[in-house]
Amino acid sequence: MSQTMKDKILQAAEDRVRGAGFAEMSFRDLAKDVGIKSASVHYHFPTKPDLGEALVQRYAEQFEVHLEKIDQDDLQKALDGFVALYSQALVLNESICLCAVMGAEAIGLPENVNQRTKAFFAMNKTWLEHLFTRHGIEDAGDKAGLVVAALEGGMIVASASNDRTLFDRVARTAMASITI
Amino acid sequence: MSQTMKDKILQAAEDRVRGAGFAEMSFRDLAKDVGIKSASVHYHFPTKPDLGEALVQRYAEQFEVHLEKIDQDDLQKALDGFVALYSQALVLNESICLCAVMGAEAIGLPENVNQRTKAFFAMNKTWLEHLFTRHGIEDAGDKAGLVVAALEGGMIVASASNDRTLFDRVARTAMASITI
DNA sequence: TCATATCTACCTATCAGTAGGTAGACAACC
DNA sequence: GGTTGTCTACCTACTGATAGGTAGATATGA
Repeated sequence: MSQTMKDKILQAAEDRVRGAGFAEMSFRDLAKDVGIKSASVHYHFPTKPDLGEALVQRYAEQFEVHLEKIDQDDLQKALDGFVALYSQALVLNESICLCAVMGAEAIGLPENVNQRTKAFFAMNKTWLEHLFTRHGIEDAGDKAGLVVAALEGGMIVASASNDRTLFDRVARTAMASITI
Repeated sequence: MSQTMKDKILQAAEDRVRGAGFAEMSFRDLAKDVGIKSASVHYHFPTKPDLGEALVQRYAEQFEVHLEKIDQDDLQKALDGFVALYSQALVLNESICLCAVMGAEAIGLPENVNQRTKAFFAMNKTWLEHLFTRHGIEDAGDKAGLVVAALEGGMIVASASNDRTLFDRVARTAMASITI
């Protein structure tokens, strides 16, 4: 299962954006990462917005696969799996959720990129909402929105503070406020 | 009360960072904004990290003043005031909280800037924690952390989705999970 | 089957524009 | 006369993007 050059570029781009932001990522950096010239990166992704859109789309698709895997009837196990997905996205001094970065930069980003980011958040919220509804939890939609916001925000606070326990506490407290 | 040039630069920088990110803000942009040359901006802030640090410090100081103003014994009124502070920081297609941006970009930012961002989050959490403790709310620290994360995250989700009601719902749901 | 044509995936070279930063001149003010 | 604040003029490094070209795979048609 060999990776195509397009995939290699997207992977390099994801690493860089999740580490330093979309504005900080350049075609030349990506070219060096994958071993081609920057002009060749433009062959695969004509413009930076094109690359950004493909990037978020791929990230969301991969995330969706994971969501399907952890989808199960046991509420506690499903929630644990959900938190674990976010927890894995947070590596101190290395990366946070791609869409936390894209969301924070949203105002200065191309509209096509923002649409994909918006869709990512909506997908996460919907997944949780369905889970909550199945278990008869009231205000499922609002509570789903709270959990997504808390986890994304918790990731940012933890990353800036260089303290992973801050994320863990936020996640635990958010879950407690739902399942009680 | 005329503004000093230093303050004018910081204000322009804040507007730009909150709109498009720290990486996207340039000395030339700021120079145009305040009507001087970029070399003169370097006179006030020798390097970009210097500017970034002063920026977050000023933002935190101003926020602290606001926190002192809304500090009162009525729990609901204090919480409403807190949420209002965050709500005011969110202007669709224009700005979000400075520290949400700085936090999201943290991995690629200078350490002195991150220290200030970390202090901002800590200050917010501490303010809430004291409020909760005064009202005998259990797990005051964890709940304070949840609220800060939820509001910062809610701002990001709402900004990327270009939908202010997403923030309002997150804020309301977070508050409900505390005061019940 | 061989020649022609097209496509893929790169390359080199270059562009105009912008980045952060510096040196040194100059004027205003205490 | 020194300090403060701003200027002009410049530097090197890098940005996204484009032009034009090429080797090799693949498809088309006589």
